[in-house]
Amino acid sequence: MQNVINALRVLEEVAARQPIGVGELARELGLPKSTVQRSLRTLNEAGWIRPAGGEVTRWQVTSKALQIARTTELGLRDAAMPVMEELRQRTGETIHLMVPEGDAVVLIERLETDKPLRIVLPLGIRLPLHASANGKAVLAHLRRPAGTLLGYTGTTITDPDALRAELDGVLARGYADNRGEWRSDIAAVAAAVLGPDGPVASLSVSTPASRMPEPLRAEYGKLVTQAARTLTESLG
Amino acid sequence: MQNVINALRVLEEVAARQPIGVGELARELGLPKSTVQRSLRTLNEAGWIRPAGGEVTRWQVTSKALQIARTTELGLRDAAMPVMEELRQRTGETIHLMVPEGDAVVLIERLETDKPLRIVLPLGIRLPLHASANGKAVLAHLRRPAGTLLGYTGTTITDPDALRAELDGVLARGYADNRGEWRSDIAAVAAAVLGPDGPVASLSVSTPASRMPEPLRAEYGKLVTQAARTLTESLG
DNA sequence: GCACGCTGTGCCGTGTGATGGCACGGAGGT
DNA sequence: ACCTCCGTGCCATCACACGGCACAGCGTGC
Repeated sequence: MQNVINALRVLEEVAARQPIGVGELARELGLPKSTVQRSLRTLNEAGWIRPAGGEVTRWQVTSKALQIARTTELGLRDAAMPVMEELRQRTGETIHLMVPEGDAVVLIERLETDKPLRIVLPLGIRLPLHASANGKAVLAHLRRPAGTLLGYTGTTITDPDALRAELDGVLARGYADNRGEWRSDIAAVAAAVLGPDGPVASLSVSTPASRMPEPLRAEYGKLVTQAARTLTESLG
Repeated sequence: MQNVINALRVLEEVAARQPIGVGELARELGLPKSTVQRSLRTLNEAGWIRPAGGEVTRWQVTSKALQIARTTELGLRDAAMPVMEELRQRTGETIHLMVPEGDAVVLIERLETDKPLRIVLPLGIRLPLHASANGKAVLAHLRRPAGTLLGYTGTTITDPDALRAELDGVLARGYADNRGEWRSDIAAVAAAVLGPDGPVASLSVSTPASRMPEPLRAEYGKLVTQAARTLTESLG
């Protein structure tokens, strides 16, 4: 079903560069204009895109995607929000809610710190399992080998045995660390939220590396562990 | 491109009833199993759905939809969140962020009150323009006639002239009211966020009808108007 | 144990409809 | 007046989506 693949590619491209027209899309995707236009027509008919502003030749995506996304992770999100708010209040730092997906964790929701120097990640971003606090929190409970261990910074754990030891430490401690392993100036602690069949999500406290000395890290670790446990219980 | 329409219908149905298998989908959509399965295969290939849990015969949607939704309204959402938080802190009530889309407003984000009796609407829900505070706030600035004025409760404005007068009042006051016009026990005030070409969003304070007597309504109205103005300015 | 309902999967002849090259009209720009 | 970009529409060709059907696996119950 090549045309479905094409239409979905068109949809993604529209989302990424809206508002955008037929010609530019065709050039960007390497598809004939006719094909792109037929896709646009169909997507419009299906209610996924609409003409942007007054112009009928530029397109943008509708809230259809939001309605799809809503029904997915949103029960989790609703349960997590109060817990995340309390956690931010106690730490004063940015809180992330992520879920495992394939060989990565995906950012579902975040609450930012008030402080001027802060971590800002876009919703939907994918972080590596072995080089993020949330990823390691999840990985520790997945009990399966990670894929290839890409190095991002000098502290990224790229040795499988070292990673295994690290994950054992995560299980013993209850929370996972990130010491500049994905971006050298970002520190975090994270704890997994467990469902019946393994980890379903993960909560984290993320700060600039300069704001997480060891004593604070231990305290944040305790708080995030407790928050994850609260969320786990509230999910039944 | 009927197959694209079919595939998108399959995607929506998967999102709505996940985890779900081929047979049930086919029955629900009134499509042959073969067609549904081909769609599932294609959607999986495109990364929009994945097998649920360990089973390879049940499907669920991935975070692809979230990534699409993210790039759409999310600049707005990011700018709005701090304003919404302050507004909730000042009112102690539920705050909604909605955007106009077609003949409705769509709920993009919300912050709930702490109080046990509260309004809870799902993200993505569509409310009528003429029978919701957010809708009327937007409609007042759109300066175009609304569609058919469906009645929802005894107080819903169904007369075009009455609606026009109401909207003039909204422009004069700066904020729109809802006095049980969509659901009889819900009250709200809302103010539009303006872009270069008209309203791009709307903020509201929503409470049970019993918690918004006239003096409080006026106060909330002032606060929501101010918040909307702040957001308008921060969007440049 | 056999029959039956259900699941998901695979095959294949038919003919629909997607493809993509091309031409046209319009809007700016030079 | 030219040239270039835009979006749109047309149409012959043939790939491939369609959907009926058959089959394998599984659990249930006479």
